[in-house]
Amino acid sequence: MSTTSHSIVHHSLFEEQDQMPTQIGFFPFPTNLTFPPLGCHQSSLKAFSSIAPSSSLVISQQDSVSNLTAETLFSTTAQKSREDLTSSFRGAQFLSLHRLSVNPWALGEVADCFSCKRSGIDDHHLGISATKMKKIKARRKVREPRFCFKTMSDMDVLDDGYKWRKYGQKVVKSTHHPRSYYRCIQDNCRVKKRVERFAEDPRMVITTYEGRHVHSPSNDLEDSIST
DNA sequence: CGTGTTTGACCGGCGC
DNA sequence: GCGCCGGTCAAACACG
Repeated sequence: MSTTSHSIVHHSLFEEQDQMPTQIGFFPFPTNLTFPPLGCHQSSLKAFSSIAPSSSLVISQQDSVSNLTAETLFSTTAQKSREDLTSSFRGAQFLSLHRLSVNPWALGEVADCFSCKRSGIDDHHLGISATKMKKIKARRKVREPRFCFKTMSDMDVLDDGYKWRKYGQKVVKSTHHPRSYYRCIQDNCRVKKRVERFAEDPRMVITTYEGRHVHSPSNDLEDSIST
């Protein structure tokens, strides 16, 4: 079924919640994209696993994270336990992603890929207007690499292994839900993340990461504090 | 009292 | 130039 191929993402990993498969299985993945985001940091991966029991997941198969093609395993709580999901993550070897230096999910290029790839689906369907795309492109020169993903979760902030400090909250016009702004509290680390509820389905949380951590997840920080 | 959050003010980019 | 909007700042506040 062709519609499953774009259930992943436009500028987020998932596009529309009602297009997410609800069964375990392999589904076609956009042929010009890979998952998880190339260059995606561990925080997102841990966040995925932390919310696994209550959300839909996209898991890349280790053998299929190639340049242009990947298959995707979807699973839900009903089919898999948390442990199973965690082991699935291990098997997926997400951390091999750094082998490519370019992160196509950053800087709006994901949207570019989708808008030019998918025949019969226009930008309007994707929720990205031409105006918005112009804005995204205009920001490229100043933005850190960004990517975001959408998860079904009661919690707004997912535990991704890093320590964050909230520095702002804003109700943005596009969602009518407050968007929260967080910064990594580690010195010299400028990674930020935004958290907001999905306008069309408030049960879903959209988490956007910007930048790359210059340190490992919070363990080292906690160690230094606790000792 | 230290740490983290809240929230209104402010700023810069962008479209008209 | 003006107004809108998203993002950030920072003082006030809450909490342990």
